[in-house]
Amino acid sequence: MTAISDVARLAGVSKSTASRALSGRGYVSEATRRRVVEAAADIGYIASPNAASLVTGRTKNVGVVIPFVNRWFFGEALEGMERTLLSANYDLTLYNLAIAGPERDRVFDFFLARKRVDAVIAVGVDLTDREVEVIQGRGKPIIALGGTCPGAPRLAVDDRGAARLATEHLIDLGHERIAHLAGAGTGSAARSVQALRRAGFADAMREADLSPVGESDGIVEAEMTLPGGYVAALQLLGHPATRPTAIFAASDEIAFGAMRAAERLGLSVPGALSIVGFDGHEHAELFGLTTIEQFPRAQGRYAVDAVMRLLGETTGDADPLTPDGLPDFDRPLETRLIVRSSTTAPSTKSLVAR
Amino acid sequence: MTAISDVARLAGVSKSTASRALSGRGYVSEATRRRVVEAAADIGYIASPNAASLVTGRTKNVGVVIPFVNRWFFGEALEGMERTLLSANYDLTLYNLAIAGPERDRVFDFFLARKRVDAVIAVGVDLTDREVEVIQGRGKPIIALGGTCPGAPRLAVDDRGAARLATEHLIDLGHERIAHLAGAGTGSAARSVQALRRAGFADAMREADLSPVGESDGIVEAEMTLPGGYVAALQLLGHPATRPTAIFAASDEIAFGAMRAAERLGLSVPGALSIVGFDGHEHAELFGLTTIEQFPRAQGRYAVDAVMRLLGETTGDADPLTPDGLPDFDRPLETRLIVRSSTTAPSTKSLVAR
DNA sequence: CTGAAAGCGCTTACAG
DNA sequence: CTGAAAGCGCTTACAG
Repeated sequence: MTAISDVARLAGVSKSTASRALSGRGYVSEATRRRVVEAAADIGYIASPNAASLVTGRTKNVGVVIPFVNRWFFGEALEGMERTLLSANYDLTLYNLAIAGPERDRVFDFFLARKRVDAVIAVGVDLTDREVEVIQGRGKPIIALGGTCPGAPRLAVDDRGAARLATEHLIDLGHERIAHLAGAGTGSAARSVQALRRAGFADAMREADLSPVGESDGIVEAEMTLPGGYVAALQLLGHPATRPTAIFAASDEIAFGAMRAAERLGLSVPGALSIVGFDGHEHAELFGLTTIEQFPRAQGRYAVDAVMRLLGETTGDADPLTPDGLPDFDRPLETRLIVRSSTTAPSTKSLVAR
Repeated sequence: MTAISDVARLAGVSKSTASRALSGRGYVSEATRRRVVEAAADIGYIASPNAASLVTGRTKNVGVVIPFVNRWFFGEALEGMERTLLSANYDLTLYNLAIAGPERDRVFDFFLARKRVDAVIAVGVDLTDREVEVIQGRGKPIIALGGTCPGAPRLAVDDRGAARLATEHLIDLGHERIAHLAGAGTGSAARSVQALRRAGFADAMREADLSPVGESDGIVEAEMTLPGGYVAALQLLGHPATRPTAIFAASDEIAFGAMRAAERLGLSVPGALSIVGFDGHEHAELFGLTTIEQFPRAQGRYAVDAVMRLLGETTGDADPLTPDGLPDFDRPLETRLIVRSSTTAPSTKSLVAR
């Protein structure tokens, strides 16, 4: 392993000068700089990040805490973060977090507590006060992308408002028998993504003087996956008598499952059942799913930009900044309603049926 | 930040002793050990991995190189690796690799070349000789999970044999008009996953004296995604005259796209068209897809076990080991054919049509 | 603009 | 069984 002393010797300078030349910090004459850089290239020198970290206290590594990798939103966000970090010469260390339990504690108390990451980004996880504290207490910034993060900056779409909009779309089409396939665990954290979307649904219904319709009082919780949506929709649509004419699903994956359930039950979409999802999944277009589009890949990029700023790195500029150069954490991330063929006005038949 | 010297002082011992007590290496009396451990707990001491790495040369960090995160196989494998690494007290640093280009080179020449990881696992990527050399030249083990990895250990299913089996299943049902939706890029690396599956398809067809049937000579390349499969299947199934009665798709995601295309074209599955996939995707059961099941999550676990052994770590024991304690890299990973409702004998009508 | 020296926080021979 | 010392490979004041 070649060390910086080898470079220095070859270039005929001291280690200090070699270090300055290579890092670009401190004064070095252009001539020596060039000589050092050349020497380094000659022997294939690459600085040891450990040694540098030890003295600078910076690791150029960001920890990402994420509950799933294999769900669309999370995978996209992760890829967005990874690419952005890489181009900023940062590493991404992945912590695939279980919902709770000793494994989760170990991530915070051991892995993240060590001096191995400069900051952490938590994606779609509801952090406890303690978890936030243990990171911040060690002087590291933590930011949340979706999920909740008491006392720390949070980047998120307006889940409640967007869910309300999705529901209003259904109401606007003339539906009055509307159900919600909620994300499982809406009760756990009040500001969790699932809970906010459910609240947005409730907002719209209340405003329109409507009550949810369907089995289980028109609200069934589903695991946020296609099979989860399938199972829940089967339950929701079981009884013909209580069947809704429209569903707002808390995620596109749930919505796809609901579409599959409708097919299984012989209910045409949108003829007999309108479905609106949430996410803008890459399959949504192909399946004609009306949805609230969000942009997790861009969100990942944006979260990294924010963290870079918190770390005092001057990267390329992200979009919306407050005067202090930080992103505006209060401004919700972009979403938009995309209407496709899975939603339409309720059929006369179903209107009569009611 | 508390350092080991604080622990030592509090416990009334030297740094050396504190280090030995905490790491478990070297002799320490039980009494002092306990005192040190307690002192460490008292002040919340956590060792700096950087400092330790610097002297031991070990980082307890594994680099994972992976082209996608958001495709089922890759996501599963990644989660499997992450969990296993975590329980061995290792970190996982993620390199989401582009297919080629300067970004890719930078991962190998800079990120992976530094002393930041002890080993690398490449998932589903076709590595060049140079890429393998740059890692191994720095004394780090590299292993491939799927993909190709010249001169390095490789863990993989028998893609060719399994693809052959899938095709034989179709032939066995009586199909004679069979097409293949191949993974894009079958030409690039001869031992790539897509190329091997395509070769297995060809093996079975040749043996049965059959030629592929369908547009583009019965073999259409598809991006390994649902939309990719959809587009390719539309092309393949376009002309009624040349339409196959069965398709072997190089992945389940392609197969799902083909099912969707069949639906669009009014072809019932399996009535008018049998489809067999490859992967054992978590949605396969719900959609009744016949497939070659593989177990990427277990594969990820297994790859980590192998790396741990190469690094001389003694972990819990993985399955099949050669006498030297290393996994048997020549033995293919497990697969099995799962027959579901997407495949059946060709209908009389289609037999007649021919 | 450059170099000598100290030090980041550990671990590891080496004496004792 | 324990401690003093050296050193891993860098960077950073500090002199010059």
